[in-house]
Amino acid sequence: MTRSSRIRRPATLASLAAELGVSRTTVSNAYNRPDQLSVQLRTRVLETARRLGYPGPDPVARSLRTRQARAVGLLLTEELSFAFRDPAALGFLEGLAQACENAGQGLLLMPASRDDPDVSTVHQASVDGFVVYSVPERDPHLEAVLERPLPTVVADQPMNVPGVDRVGVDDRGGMLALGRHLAELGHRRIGVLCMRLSNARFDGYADVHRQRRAAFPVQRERLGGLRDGFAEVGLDWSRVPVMERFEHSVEEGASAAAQLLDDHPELTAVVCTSDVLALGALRLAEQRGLPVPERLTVTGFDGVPEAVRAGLTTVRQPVREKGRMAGELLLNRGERTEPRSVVLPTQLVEGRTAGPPRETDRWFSGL
Amino acid sequence: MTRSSRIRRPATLASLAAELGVSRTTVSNAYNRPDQLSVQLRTRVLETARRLGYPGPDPVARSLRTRQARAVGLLLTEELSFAFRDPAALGFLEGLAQACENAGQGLLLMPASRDDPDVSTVHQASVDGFVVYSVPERDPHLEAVLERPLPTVVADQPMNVPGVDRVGVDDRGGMLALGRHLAELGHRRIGVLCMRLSNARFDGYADVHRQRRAAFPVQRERLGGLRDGFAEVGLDWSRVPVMERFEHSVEEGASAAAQLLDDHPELTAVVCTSDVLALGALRLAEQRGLPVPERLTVTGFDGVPEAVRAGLTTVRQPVREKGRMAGELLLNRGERTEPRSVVLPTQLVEGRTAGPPRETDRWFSGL
DNA sequence: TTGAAAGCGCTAACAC
DNA sequence: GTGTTAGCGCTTTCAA
Repeated sequence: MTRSSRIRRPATLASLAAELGVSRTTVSNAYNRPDQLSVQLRTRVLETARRLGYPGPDPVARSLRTRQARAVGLLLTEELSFAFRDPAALGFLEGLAQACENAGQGLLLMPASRDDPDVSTVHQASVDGFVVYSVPERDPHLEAVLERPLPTVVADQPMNVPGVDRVGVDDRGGMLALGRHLAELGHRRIGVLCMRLSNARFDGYADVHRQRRAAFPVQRERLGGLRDGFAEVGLDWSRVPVMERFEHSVEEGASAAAQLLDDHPELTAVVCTSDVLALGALRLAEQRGLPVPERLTVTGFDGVPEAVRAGLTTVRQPVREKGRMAGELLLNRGERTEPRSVVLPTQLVEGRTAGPPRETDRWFSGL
Repeated sequence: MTRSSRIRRPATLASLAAELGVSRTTVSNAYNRPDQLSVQLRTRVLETARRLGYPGPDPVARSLRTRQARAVGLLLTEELSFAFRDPAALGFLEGLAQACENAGQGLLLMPASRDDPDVSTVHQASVDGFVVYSVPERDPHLEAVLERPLPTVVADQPMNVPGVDRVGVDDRGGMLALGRHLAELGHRRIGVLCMRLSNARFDGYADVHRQRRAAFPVQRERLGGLRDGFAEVGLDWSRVPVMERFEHSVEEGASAAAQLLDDHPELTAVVCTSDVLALGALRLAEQRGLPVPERLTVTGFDGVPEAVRAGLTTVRQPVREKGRMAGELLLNRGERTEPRSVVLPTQLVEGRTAGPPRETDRWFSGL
């Protein structure tokens, strides 16, 4: 026989107390405050509990009474399983899980698929607070979270949710440093691969207007940093082709790079706003026999393990720390009343995929 | 000001009903059974709710009443973050998350570190059922799970928990096929790298006695399958060196392989019970300049993406399906009363890391 | 040390 | 279409 499903409890604290001829308080204390009763009474309670098959205080009832669920809810806007496939999200999750573990809290992953307007999972979540990871502005699930009277911290996006803690990284500064680095190497004809800028599916070139209106501030910041880095050598950003991809995968990175290079064979560098896209670009370069970095420079963002292993030149962001910080912000808030915003540093990682453009390309580009 | 933490609710269903001059039922219905009241009354309720800052029915109270938490608890015996680093565990998690998502259930990751005897997180979890992933026999956290009157499914290990569903894979059959394959290729002098066999930390050779007593049936089965495969060509298993490693990482795989080959330079093949260990063995072979498979055959188990990419000869197990199946077993149990046991097939994947032993080695081994 | 009383906030019969 | 009643199982003052 399977263990019963959806049973009412075989015994309750009350029935146990009745059986023992003591009050409910006493039984409760046997579990929650061992020092409040004699050792022998306590063991008697516990033994009778075992005999009657009483599984201990019901966690839901206890939560209702204590107003604590001992769990934090995590909201992701993608399919749940995305979190386990995207390496940057994974690092975040790892850090967050660690923080929860340290605090003895569970971590509740809430299903909340992007196009499903049903926010009931947010309403149903029995948690003490929420962490919201990288969702677009005006996301209905986020709004549902904000309606609940629980502490919340946002990671990455959106920025500036009033009254809510945030942890992010210096996206702009990282890209600025990378831009300068590439400019210094001599690149002037660059193309960009970026992640989705809107909720509506779109794959193609994103003009400056679209960039400015992006619903994902992180992408906006990264593009902005890059623009500023190159502005210092007088590059006209409006002429830089920025190829956007809705799905975030190596395959899409490769296809985006293919289209970009087909349309702009003169490019000497492909700058990607994520490592995953960059790995795709690398794959494409290999397929086409374009030596990297001799013929083509490729860069990423994130510093995920796969990319570092591949020697990618990229900007490292401390994803695990970001996750841990999100957890700590939520869990150790004390009586703090002002919202906090933490911005973690990023760091340029010089790998083997960026180098000066070839002489011929330099001439071509008029240097 | 931060959004309030640990507040009592600003308004409750009862206070809202009072304000509106209707009964609590009506307000409840406005949220849960829209068809039970007139449209205008419903909108009036919802509007007043907004005005009063009523965030909708409290999920904990609702759970207590309905006896449903709409979440499943996941028990892992390692640190939580381990799950995010081990590729096989990750695949399982992905599948499980998908199943939960489809059913509109949350997935609660419960902290339960191996050496921490504190099972209170299990007692505290507000869930409708548990999935237990690959824990050793007689694990205290598992026992705590079994005490709770909730449906439970075990993935992989332990086997034969009475009255509990299980999903696993054909570990033995997979290894049997691999053993035969290697025997056929001509290998007779093999060494083995396996994962931990006991809860107590141990790194070194595991003799047959230790193998038989292993607390991890999955390892036992894999070793047993290999033994049977080679028994068909008359290999004496008791002479096969089996190197055990407590930690499961590429580094440990490399160090284990190093020790194994130092002690047994005559080996023509290193069979690993996981891909992660095998990747370590490959790394070591490369470091030592041993050509694979010409000089050394290396095999794994799992079929994780990294390994497949590396061309590893291995046994693929459908990890995502296993996860999905675990979720479905738990969620779609209907009125079923007999426990179910599902064993998913495994499949030999012939990569580029297994080949016949060199001629000289064959002579040496007396073929 | 122990017990009595008072809810925590909600849902689901069932009656009107 | 709406209200009354009766808990779900527990914790926690407070008093004995």
